[in-house]
Amino acid sequence: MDTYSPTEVEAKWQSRWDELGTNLFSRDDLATAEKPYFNLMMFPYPSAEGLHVGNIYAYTGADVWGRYQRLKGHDVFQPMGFDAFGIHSENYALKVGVNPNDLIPSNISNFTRQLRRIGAMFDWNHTVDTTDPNYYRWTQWVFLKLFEAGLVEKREAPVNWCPSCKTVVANEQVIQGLCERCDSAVEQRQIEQWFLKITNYAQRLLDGIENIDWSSRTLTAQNNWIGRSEGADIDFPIVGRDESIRVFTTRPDTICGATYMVLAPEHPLVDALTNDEQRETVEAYVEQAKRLDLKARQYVDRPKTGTWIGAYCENPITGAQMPVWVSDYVLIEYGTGAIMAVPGHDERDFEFASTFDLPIKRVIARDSSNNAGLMTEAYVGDGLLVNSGEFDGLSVAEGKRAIVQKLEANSLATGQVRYRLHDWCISRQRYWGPPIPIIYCDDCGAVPVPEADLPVLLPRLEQFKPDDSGDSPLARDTEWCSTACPECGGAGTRETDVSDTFLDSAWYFLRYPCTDTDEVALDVDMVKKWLPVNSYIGGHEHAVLHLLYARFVTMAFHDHGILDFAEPFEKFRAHGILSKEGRKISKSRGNVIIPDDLISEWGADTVRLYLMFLGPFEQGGDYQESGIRGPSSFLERLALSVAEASDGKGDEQVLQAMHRTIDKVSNDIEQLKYNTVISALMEYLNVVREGGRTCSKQELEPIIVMLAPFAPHLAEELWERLGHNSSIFESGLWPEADPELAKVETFEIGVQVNGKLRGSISVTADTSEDDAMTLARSNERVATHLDAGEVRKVIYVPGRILNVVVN
RNA sequence: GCGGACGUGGCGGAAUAGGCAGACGCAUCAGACUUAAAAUCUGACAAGAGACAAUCUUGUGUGGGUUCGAUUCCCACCGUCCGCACCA
Repeated sequence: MDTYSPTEVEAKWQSRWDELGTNLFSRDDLATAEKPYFNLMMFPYPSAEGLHVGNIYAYTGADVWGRYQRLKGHDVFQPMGFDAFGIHSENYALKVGVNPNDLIPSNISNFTRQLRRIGAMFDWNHTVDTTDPNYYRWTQWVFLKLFEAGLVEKREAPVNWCPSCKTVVANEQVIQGLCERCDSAVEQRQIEQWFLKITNYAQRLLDGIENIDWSSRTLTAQNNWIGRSEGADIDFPIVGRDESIRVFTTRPDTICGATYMVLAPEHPLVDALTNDEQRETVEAYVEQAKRLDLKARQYVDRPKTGTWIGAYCENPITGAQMPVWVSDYVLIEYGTGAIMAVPGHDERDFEFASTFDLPIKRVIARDSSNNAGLMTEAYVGDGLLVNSGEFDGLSVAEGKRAIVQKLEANSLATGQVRYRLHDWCISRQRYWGPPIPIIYCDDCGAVPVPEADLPVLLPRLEQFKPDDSGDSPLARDTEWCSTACPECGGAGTRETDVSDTFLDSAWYFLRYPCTDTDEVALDVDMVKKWLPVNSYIGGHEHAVLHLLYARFVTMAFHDHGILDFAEPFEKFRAHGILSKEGRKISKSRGNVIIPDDLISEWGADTVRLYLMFLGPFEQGGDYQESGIRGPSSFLERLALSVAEASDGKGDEQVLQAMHRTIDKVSNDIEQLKYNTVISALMEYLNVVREGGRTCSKQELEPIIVMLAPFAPHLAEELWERLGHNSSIFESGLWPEADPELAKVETFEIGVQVNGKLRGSISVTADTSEDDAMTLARSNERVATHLDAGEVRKVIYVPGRILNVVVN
């Protein structure tokens, strides 16, 4: 058919957009835009395989949003970049034996080609590539600013260590406790690493959730991840020593039910408190706990293990003596690394006590009927305090207050809020990342690299594989390592760890509007004009890490006077996941969809339209090979209609349907319900073409504008064929529904008798109940059912339903 | 285990301040056009009963409840998917 050839139309408009700079901003454009709208989407890791169909799904949905905003008259800035550093790229480079320095550029050019092909309106003048020294120079600058703000700290932390490869291995390289490469058991080791103190911002990050418009499941995930708990720190005096064990608990009300204490294996007091008889057992246990890799340690289903260390504590309320145990179910990184165990009211403690025959005591009763007898499981519900001496009869909430108050009076407790959130470890003992800009000097210690000396270039290493030295590969380049101390000018050595990829992506959105300058990281005026981001669309898998880190960096920069806003993304929406014929798409299943082939066969517009038609964008959809015919023939029919359209005025009935369609589409697109937007457009085209009628241009123009976000090339083409000579995206053409025309005058409503549909009548908005009943009676079928008994009640909801109760 | 989302024809999915279940599309079948095929157009398409007509009955995971009326609200259960995983 010569009315529509996707290949020609798409090539024509893509090159015209390039020629006219339709989607590009000059520095001046950025500075003078009147209605700035920053439409952001998560930048990809440029893999060697090329764009995944899931990427295309996400970017199309985000592009639809951007193009829609543009049709509403905004100046939409929609940049794209590449998150090319990181262990992903490095592992792949190792696998194929190519240096990542050589691999990344060709991957990026392939991605760029594919991204252009889907016809998204990216501003290719403002891209970022995290591996470009002109970018990571500023990533290092971000680190220095956080350092200045006192948010960087070096301390010991555990890493997974493979004793056979003699190297640090990342969590994702540990498969069921074994090293991915050599299958030997991985253990943990303590090494010095750099941390960003995100926990300083735990409460602020939590509070900020109130003021941002994000997908609720994303906010829930952040809320849970930050994990605020209110409770108390309580000191338990150690018997026979002038020292105590401090625990954190959210249930001080259950203190009288505490029957033993537990220390984490790494707790400093373990060694000090262990007596001679127990020493051998305890040391063996601690050693064994240490050998577990970081992942296996977190396995909940493992049976509880542990051993008594030969010491006792005194319960500060009851004065009872309680044995002190060591067990790996207590984690050193949370709270104080020690707990008071209340087996009667904590499931984990109950399991442990049952295993080791420790006493289980009830101190909370739901009511008087269950305060006696043997406990068969931990009771974690609400109730009243029992077996708690002077506190008996108090509710859980009252008990918490009363007990903490009493202990506070004796300086044995303080109210305490704790978070599960951990500080962000950014050290990676790897090659493919930005070197952390620190120089070690024997006299001055760890000194940050002066801003003027940035970037600290990542040297090209031919041997970038982690080796058995235990150090990062950069340590092998001794020439690179040795430098002068910036403070005293003496001999210095560079930090050889690189930073986490998440640091690259924690600030990239700030850089996009600033890429016209290499002088500074952030161009103050541009940042002021374009940020915070108006809309961010991306995968839900980044709900906690990336999205939290970006918020943290933004808040820290706000407090440090660099930014004048504290939240980076006003609005965030998580898109859904695409499946294929009901199954997850994955390489291992062998059901991947090759985007290039699909576009060659159907054209980018059809592919875009189909992907958006599959289901609600925020929920994802199921891709089925045959389904693409529908959207494809829809576009063809539309092109055909334009070719045949007359100049005359539109039919009144059709125009009414058109305004109802405009109304529905405008509502649904705001909610990202692209699937129903498309079905509404299809439905309208069916009305326009009904019975093979000839349509008019007036009936078609708005539908082409509304289709433009989904099928931009064809929309441009048809717009031109209808006699317009500027781009459809240039002048805020989004149609507005005329409420008078969109209004439905007469409509069919159902008539029910005893809740069962028996017919329908045609009414207007102001038809009275009596008139409706008369109309209903004139329907033979309804009348039969009405005559079966006596009318007891009539429910008439104008415009909705008429229901008659008869018996 | 905890948290979140969800369960509707052969399939993807519509419809929830409670009001005609199955929009739109795929697949399938029949017809028109065609020498033929493709494309296009027209029509049928939840299940069962029925003179295969009118019509009736059943039907939104299962079982209860509220209501004139429930896919939508409430309770219990079953199942699927996704997070987090011993956070005291």
